[in-house]
Amino acid sequence: MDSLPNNIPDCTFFFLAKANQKAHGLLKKKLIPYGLTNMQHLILEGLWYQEGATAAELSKLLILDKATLSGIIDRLDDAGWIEKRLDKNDKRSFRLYPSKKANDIKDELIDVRRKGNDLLLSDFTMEEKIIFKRLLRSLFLVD
Amino acid sequence: MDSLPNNIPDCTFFFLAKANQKAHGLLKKKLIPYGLTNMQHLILEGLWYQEGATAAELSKLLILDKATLSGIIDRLDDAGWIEKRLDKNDKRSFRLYPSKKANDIKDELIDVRRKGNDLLLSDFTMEEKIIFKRLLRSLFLVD
DNA sequence: GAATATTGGTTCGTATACAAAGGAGTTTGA
DNA sequence: TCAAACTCCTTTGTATACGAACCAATATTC
Repeated sequence: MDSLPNNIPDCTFFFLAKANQKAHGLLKKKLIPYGLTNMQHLILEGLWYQEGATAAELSKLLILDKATLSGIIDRLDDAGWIEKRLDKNDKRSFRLYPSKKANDIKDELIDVRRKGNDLLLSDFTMEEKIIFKRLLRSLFLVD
Repeated sequence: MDSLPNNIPDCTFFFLAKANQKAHGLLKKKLIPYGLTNMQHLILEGLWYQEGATAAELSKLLILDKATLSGIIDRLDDAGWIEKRLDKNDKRSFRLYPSKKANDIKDELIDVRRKGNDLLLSDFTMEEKIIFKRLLRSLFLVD
């Protein structure tokens, strides 16, 4: 019947991890042609939504550890996807902006994610999609 | 209203990642007293379900990259949670067994995960729990 | 039965994750 | 206003992830 252990099949930890693993892999493939990782793409979208955000602001917005963010921002900067500009009011931080290179394919990059989302849930009915997203949201938004 | 970007709120990739992030963090805390990581715990449960499995078998069972598994198994072995025994029929591989140290608290370790699961979905109705798990399953089981 | 293909595991390189600690700048409060 | 508290970011250490290259061993095929 099931290739999974009797006690594992009802493990939401496992289900979530594997569903996420699959989703991550799907988007990852779509982003390879652009030389972007999933996280780098997420940061870019975050910056398009909130240009000039600091690392601390992005950390809160995208629920990311600032230590993790530090490295991702470095690589985005090295690859020329973003620009770091020192904050004049606060010498500790800097403001982040998508570069021209990023803005030139902004619509395309956002579309890749949108289409990826559609593909991921393509086997779900419209109702299932809505319920699924609602439950996922309520799961991590609480607290 | 919403602190998340207009295009992000409907992003299943993001929702899945964050829900998983939260679930992972929840179980992680529960496992700290045992000195086990989530993945190490998963491997142990996999071995209790299928004692004597090889790394390759575990890789398929738990949908894990063998390269990732290699390191986790090493650390489980180093910490005395499992035993590696050479396979007599196939000199390339070895069979894995939970150690006495692991078996002594087997029930407790499984219970930690079970209770963690319950806690994770405690705000869901019985129906939502069932639907949620069904949708998660169908998401990663296809292919 | 030897050449070829496949499989089991490890290692390497790169990219998250995140706790913890450190350095520099900013804010607070007595 | 000055020290304590706090915040921003980086660095360090450990643990996933996973593609890719590799070696050893097994299976396949002609």
